[in-house]
Amino acid sequence: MGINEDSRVLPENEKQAEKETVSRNFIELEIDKDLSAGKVAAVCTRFPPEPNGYLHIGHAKSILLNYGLAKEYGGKFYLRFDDTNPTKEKTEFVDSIVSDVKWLGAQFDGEIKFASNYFQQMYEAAVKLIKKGKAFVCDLSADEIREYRGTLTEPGRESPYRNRSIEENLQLFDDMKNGKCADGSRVLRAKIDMSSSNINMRDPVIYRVAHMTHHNTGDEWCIYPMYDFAHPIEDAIEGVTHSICTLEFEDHRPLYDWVIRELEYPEPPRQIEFAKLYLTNVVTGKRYIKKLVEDGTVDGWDDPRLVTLAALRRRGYTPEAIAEFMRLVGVSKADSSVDYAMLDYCIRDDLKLKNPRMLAVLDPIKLVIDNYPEGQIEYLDVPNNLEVPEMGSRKVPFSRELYIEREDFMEVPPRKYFRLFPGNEVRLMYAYFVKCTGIDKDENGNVTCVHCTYDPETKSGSGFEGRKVKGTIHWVEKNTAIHVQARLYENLVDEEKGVYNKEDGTVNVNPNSLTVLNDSIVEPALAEYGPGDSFQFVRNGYFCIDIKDSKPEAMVFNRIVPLKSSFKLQK
RNA sequence: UGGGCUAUCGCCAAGCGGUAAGGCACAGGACUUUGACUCCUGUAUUCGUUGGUUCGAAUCCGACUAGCCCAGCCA
Repeated sequence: MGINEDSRVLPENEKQAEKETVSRNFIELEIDKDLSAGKVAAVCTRFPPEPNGYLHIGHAKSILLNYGLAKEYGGKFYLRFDDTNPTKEKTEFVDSIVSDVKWLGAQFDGEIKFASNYFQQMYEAAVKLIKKGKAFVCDLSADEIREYRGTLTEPGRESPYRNRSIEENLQLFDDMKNGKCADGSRVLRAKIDMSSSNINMRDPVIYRVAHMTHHNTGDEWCIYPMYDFAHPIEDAIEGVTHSICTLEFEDHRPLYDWVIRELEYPEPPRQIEFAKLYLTNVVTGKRYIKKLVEDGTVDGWDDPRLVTLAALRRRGYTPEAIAEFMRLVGVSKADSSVDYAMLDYCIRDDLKLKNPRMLAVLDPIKLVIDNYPEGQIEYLDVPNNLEVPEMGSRKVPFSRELYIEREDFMEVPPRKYFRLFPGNEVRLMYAYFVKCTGIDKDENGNVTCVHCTYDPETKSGSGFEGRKVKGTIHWVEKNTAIHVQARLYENLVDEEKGVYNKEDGTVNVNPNSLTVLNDSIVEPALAEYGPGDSFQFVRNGYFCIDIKDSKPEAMVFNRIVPLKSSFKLQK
């Protein structure tokens, strides 16, 4: 290979290599093996939620993992509802799950699948097992089954019904199916090994009776398959090659394989387990979130402090940021808890070049430029994003009376304070240098107004080089300002105490998790934006217009994430 | 205490017998009309512990320790 050729190709490769800092995970390694060994021809994955609640960030890992694998290998990815237990499932949840999956950008192939659409095939599979002598109807009660099952250290005992004839089993299973058996009176069990050290193999229940209306099949069935029996069948029917699930199912894999083997599926799917995503200081437990919603601690399942996908969306997180986060976190089998700071990094990184950078003052104090002509207003040309010139610019009004951030002024500044204080000069971003000349106070001694003078020569863009200034602060013109509400968020959970209160099992809620600012103001250009739009508020962080509560005449902004800051007040 | 799984920097995570990638966080510095961004620089003589095999081990073998999961007619 010629050197010239090499040098022509390299830059491109290097760019690729630089971007590809994340190495292949163990699942990809396994798939590579299956592919090269000829065990599978084309990869097929699936995301199989039970529609019994809302999706959260942990599910996003699974969705993006499965979708990403299918995409990477040019295979298929399905969305399948694992709805085999009508007592817990609702259409409401399938709707919310579908919209969350779509929002995440995980494009599933074909129609949405339902395990319940395969009930007939599952029933026939059960009959097949009975005919093979590998399943039997058991009349033991739930309590008795538990007793017979043994414990972690002692083997179980065989059910007295274990040796019923195939004919009797067929008849009884038929009775179960035809509604002749009461709920809980009988179950169908796989006949495996009561002395197995793996409790899942001790003649597991594979069908139970439940007279209940199913969200999809209505009253068509009164027997429902158990997860361990249904799941491998679902995978096999759909041609799933790699059935990826979380670590707690490792012990179920022998049973998964048993079902596949006994049912003699020609192209056996393979279950691979990975470690769930845990995030620091975050509540993911369904029942805990439910309680927070019910007792009003949060504003619903989409409260921006939660990490349900609905909440993250409302908070202003983007699917791209979440995908990048998952890419950085990686996939392994080690239990771990990812620092929330990594998610913060991802959303900042994603929004940095996408969002316009606007002027907004969260906690305003008046600034009067005493030597600026009264009644004059000038429109300054302000770039929408200094780093992205293509984003153009806008006109921002400027006049004698402005608002600045209360914390950008101090009457008695500490060391290394670069902002406004008596006698100090700072730059008003995109406008002029301004020097503090005095202050007004109310009867309580609180500063109500800061006075300053400006130097016309220092106008931004004029090329003024006469002198430098240490600080640059942002501002909003007083008379054209839009008054809005800003909501600032911190961790829902008290970091010091940990997520859960060990005494009573409640969540340790951070009392400062939500700060509502009702006197915030933003520049007039924001009037043209609507719910869901997001921005960087210069020096304050990334914000989005709340999709639920914001109205054109009363805008509400959520702070997605603050900007990083190395500024510390020194004594 | 039966079975399954896991242990590499504060947090994730590569590594697959040839002498510890990368990201986040953190700390310095440069730049700066965001105390942001960007850009440099620094950060594990060591891979849970302990024996052994080997010229050579995070990687192989043995013992031990710690953590997670399993006894739903939930998924």
